[in-house]
Amino acid sequence: MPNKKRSTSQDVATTAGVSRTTVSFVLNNVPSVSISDVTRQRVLDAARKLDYHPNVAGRKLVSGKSYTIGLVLCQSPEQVFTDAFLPQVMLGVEQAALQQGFHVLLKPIDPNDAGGYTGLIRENHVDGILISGPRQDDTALINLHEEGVPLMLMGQLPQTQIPFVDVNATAGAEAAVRHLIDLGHQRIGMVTNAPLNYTSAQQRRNGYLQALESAGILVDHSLIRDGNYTPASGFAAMASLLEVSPRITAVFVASDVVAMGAMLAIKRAGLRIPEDIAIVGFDDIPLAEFFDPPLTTVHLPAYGLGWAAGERLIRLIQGEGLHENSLLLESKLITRQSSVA
Amino acid sequence: MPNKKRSTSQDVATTAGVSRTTVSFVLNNVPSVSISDVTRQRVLDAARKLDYHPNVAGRKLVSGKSYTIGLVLCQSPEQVFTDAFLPQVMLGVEQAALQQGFHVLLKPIDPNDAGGYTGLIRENHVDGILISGPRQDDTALINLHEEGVPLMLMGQLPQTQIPFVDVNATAGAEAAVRHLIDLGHQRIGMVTNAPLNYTSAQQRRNGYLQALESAGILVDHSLIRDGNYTPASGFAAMASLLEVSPRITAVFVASDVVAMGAMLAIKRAGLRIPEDIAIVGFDDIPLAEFFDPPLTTVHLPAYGLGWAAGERLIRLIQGEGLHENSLLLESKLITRQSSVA
DNA sequence: ACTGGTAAGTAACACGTGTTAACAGAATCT
DNA sequence: AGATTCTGTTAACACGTGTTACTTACCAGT
Repeated sequence: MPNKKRSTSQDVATTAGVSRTTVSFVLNNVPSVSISDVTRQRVLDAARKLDYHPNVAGRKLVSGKSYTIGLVLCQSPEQVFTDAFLPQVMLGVEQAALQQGFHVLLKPIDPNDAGGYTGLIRENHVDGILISGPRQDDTALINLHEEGVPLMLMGQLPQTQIPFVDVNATAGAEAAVRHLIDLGHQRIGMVTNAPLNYTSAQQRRNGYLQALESAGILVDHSLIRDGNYTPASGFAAMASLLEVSPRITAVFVASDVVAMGAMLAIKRAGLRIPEDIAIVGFDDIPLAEFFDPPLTTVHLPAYGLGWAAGERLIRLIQGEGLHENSLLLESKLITRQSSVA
Repeated sequence: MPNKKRSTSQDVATTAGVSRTTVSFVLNNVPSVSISDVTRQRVLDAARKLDYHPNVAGRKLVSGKSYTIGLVLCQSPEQVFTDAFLPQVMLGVEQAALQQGFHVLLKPIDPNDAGGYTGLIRENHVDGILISGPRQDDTALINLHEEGVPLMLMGQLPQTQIPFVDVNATAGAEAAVRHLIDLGHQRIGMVTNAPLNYTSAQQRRNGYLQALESAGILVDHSLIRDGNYTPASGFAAMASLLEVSPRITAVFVASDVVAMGAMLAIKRAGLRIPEDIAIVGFDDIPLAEFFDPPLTTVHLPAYGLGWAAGERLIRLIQGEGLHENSLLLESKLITRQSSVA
């Protein structure tokens, strides 16, 4: 072990024969002071020779910045388990952070102990917080926002002014259902992706409702079932839907994972896809293309969502301000064989 | 905004009418000093009243500990996208960390710029590093280990002494193939989950080979194809396998996601599962139960893997030492209809 | 009454960094 | 020549915390 102890800026200073202040100026490229080229080079050489890395704790203490953002996942563990969407989002966040020299602290919290993340900001662990799947009744969140803490949501909280990035899921769902209507379907069922206290579930259901209304089709609430992120819930919901008479000819399932279970239920009932029941999903998980038959679904820019959220949060932290408070990303219908033969 | 500035331990001290030292003693429950109950209570009241949270930067600076572990993901982005396994692992890590009062810093790195994580430890950002999917040629890793940095691998690096937690994938794969042999199959193909420079791919293939040898079946290397995490690779590999004559009657696919593509290829060829081709997967992703037909596969304790790795790394950081350097978790064969009708 | 010991509390230092204000010396201007 | 600016560098402070060494005050033992 050559250097058991990590070297400090003082070590660099003595090695280079200058003061610690000069070291700091050189290494941080402070523009307001001028350093002669010869000393600058001596400092850089010494730093490289000692393998100097500034201690983040000291830097954080004096600057008040931690160059870290907290990624808070409000989803329930059961949802995290089945959400094929999440890794892509996280990767996007990470890449955006990396580009600005930020780190990402991961913090999954139990949805019913909301506010479990306030410690992160109070202890100065992070400079800002990115919330995935915010809950409506999360008062701690509103408090933080009023205190001026940099916040960014993935998903919306309509009654607040907290900046957010979201996918235009309503439009996506509407396009999905319109697609079914254009194919001639009139009795179209729906399975939600989650209970309706999640805004994402509300948005997708609203798209379904709007598409029907625009087409002048009367909404029949007995054709709507609730899913809960799992394929098992999709299986149960679909089995129940198939008992309604007269039978539906198409179904919109607001999650590919849930749709997987629904498809199995349809097959178990001895029905063909899409001839007897057409089905459209939502999310476009990587597996959707390999369902049997391949699933028509709505593609969400998962990576882009995470990237935009991370980038905007950091801009907020840097005090640069956002041109617009919110950002809606477009989704896109991907037509495959589960809706058209 | 009531208290724009965060309160410090000095604020608590003056409010309680004691010295800052006393505040520190009370709040940290230092056992070696004695504090009268009345002062102790006054400090606690003041802290609560001021909503005091100790600044982690100051604490980290003096103690040298950051109470944070780095979770480094070496997988390629393409793998992260399709890996349904990852969220469960991360959740396990997080829960283990939480229980010990640790935080988790997420750090996906590009596999070919290995060592991109050394900064985390040099800058004192984290106390230890947890590596998911270590690469064989990662010299930076070995350097860190020799420096005495607390490390824990998820997966193994056989030629080193770095402590690790892994799933006994070889045994799992062997059980999967033995299951097929027990059903009477003799010509059994295999599709790997990844290229063979990943140790996880090697382990699973070795299990396949061992099962065949134990049963006295001659290994035919023309029945082995490489996958690369994606269902598309499974589709292609399976299509190619089906052209071999005489046709195989069963296949072991070392990843459920890859198996999904393989199943589609089998169906497209007009063959039935399991009557014409029996198939066994690996991983037991949540969707596997809802494949058509439901997939026989090897269940991996993903959550447990993350939990054990996190718990053991933290124990290492605390200097408690491990009873054994490594830990192998058992996998378990789950029989469903893709192998037996 | 003196010694020794314990309980209760504090002053002072250390951790490693960023930054302000000041200081010599050289160059430029009036 | 004296006054002023600019260049290069540094001493000193601040950030918020944990911890060691030190002071009191009090009580028991001879």
